[in-house]
Amino acid sequence: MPQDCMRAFDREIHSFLSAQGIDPSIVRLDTPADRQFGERATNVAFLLKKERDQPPRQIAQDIAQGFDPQAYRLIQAVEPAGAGFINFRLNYDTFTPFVIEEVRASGSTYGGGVISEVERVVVEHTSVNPNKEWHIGHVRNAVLGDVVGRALRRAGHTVAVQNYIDDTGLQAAEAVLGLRDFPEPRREGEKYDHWLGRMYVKIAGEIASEPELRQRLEELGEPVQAGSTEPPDSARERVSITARLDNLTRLKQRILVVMHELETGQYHDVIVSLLDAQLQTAYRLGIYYDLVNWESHLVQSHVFDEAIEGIKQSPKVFQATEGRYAGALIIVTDESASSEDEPKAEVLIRSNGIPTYVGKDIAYHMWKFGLLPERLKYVEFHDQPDGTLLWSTSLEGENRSSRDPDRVINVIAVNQTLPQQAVNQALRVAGFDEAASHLLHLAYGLVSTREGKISGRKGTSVSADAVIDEAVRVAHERVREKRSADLTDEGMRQISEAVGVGAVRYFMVQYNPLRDIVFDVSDVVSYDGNTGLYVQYALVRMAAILRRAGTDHGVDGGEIEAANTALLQHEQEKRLIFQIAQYPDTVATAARTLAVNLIAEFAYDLATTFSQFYRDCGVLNAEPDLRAARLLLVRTVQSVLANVCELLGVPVIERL
RNA sequence: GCCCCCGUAGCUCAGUCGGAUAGAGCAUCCGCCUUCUAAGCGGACGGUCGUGGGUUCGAAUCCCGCCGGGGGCACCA
Repeated sequence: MPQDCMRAFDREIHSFLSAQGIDPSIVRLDTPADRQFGERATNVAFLLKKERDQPPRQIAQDIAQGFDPQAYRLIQAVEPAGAGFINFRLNYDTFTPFVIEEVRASGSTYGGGVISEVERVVVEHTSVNPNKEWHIGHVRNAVLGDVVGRALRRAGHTVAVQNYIDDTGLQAAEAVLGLRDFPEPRREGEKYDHWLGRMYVKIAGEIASEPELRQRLEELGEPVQAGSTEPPDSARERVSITARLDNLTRLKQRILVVMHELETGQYHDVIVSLLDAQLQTAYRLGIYYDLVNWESHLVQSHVFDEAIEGIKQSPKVFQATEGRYAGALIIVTDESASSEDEPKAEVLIRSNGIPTYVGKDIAYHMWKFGLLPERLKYVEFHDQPDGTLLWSTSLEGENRSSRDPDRVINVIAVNQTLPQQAVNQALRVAGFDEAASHLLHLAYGLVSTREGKISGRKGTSVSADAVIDEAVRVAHERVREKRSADLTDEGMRQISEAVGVGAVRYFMVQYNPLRDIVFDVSDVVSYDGNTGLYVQYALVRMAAILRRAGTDHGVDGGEIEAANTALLQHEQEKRLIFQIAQYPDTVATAARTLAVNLIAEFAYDLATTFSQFYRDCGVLNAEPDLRAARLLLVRTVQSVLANVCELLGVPVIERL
């Protein structure tokens, strides 16, 4: 049974305060920013000011006076401070061995097991349209979702990561149409997603030009009648535009046909090839999934039809006969919002019979939560590079006895907030309150470049593959110029890959998810300061110390095991122990709030503290007893920092 | 016009239960490699936390107004 060392400390503090006659329900402990104020502090003296009619400082003093060090194992001192804080100091003589043993015993699971209840969580992320290669915004989505999944797993939840493939949508249809009717030669070594993407961009660009063309046509005005004085240029332009518009109309009709064909599973092989290519990017970044959900399967197995039939039972869902929604199947999401106008509603199925995005999404979420009878089968899609099996929905295959999730987390960009709210609201209205309240939209901000917004449609996006290539290339250059001596070419290649991937992933998780961020490749490949490499570098130093301890100093594992932790009295050593002890709390908070940037922050802080320890506390040149104790500490920190890297998906390296 | 999110150092950003002198990285300048890897470490410079009020012993953090930026407000996805 894993223990949380900090909580053990907190329990002692609570028991001390209770013994001082303080109501436990008002006690809150926090961690002072500066360790000169101890490891924990409480503000109870401020809260008791009125009740006791005494200055907080006096109250704090009285409380602290009641402390008897003999009575507590982990508390060393209780001190009044400032205007009325009470600070608690850790007793490292007992705390240090406690933490080290805890890390040793829990190993790679250290940090978990402190949640109150194990939940089954579905995390859906990536869900990139199958039309072109990933851009940098998709990387943010996938990395965030991946780290959220990892954090929830580490915390102790049961997680299923899903990737939804909208293979019946407009985007996919445009790409498929491009390949079928306007094929372009594939370049030497070009990835399938980049190749298809080029054709998609052309088609999408053509369609996007329609309003512009129409406006231009209007500007040109009507053709002048016989005996014309109109400039021939205008006449020629009008003819040309009219011809283009006619083509556009035909193009759009063909897209509709393709969309229909996609629903029946045609071109599935094209979409699979595209997905495979996109997944290569994911796998390169260490992002893996449990299941790919295909929209076409949901359509073909009549999951959507069944869902619609189901929610039609709700009085809020009906076919509108008049007004702006005449002929469409709508769900009234907010009746109170109705002024003299119509009530607020969402269209589920258009009057032309085609379901809307929101309509499909509602049905999809009913399926996700297991609110519909399972019609889908499951097949093995392929083996992922990490050795796990990726499953796919299917029309034929195995049944899977999957229990319904307690919680569904959708990692979707912030500009999809409204449709996501609509889905939530509609689920509620349709009578699925339980599901609605356990559906969470993890919104993340847009990624722009210093040049401005990125747009997949316009083809002004930054390719994820290009960014990773560049990060790896720069890393490789520097690895080569640094030490080529004891590294093989293959060794350098692997390290560069790990450094490049680590840099990209770290960049994406270090920010508050909700915030819009400005992406600049030069920030990613600078490799100075607060980057993925900084954390990896600390690990390289730890590995070097531990390696040399054996090879150059003949220290064996047994000697390290038997080390006397009482010798770890240096300020930097205590700081390392204290930080390591806070890891379970960081994991729990990240799992609860999904603020995965806290994990990156933790990694950076721990690496920083290690750098300072590295500067101030020689390990290999210390006296043998102290050396053994420090080696034990280094091994413990290494275990935890590697553990954090595992959560972040930043690859651990042992040399540079 | 309405709704949501965001304004913290020259730039990119932390600050997730309101707490003690507001933190990093980059950039600029200075210093540290015969001793565990200098992709590192130390120091300097740099802030009326958009702005005006309010709540509080205490506000970057909570509430209200205003200003600025972004996103969203279709039978598009």
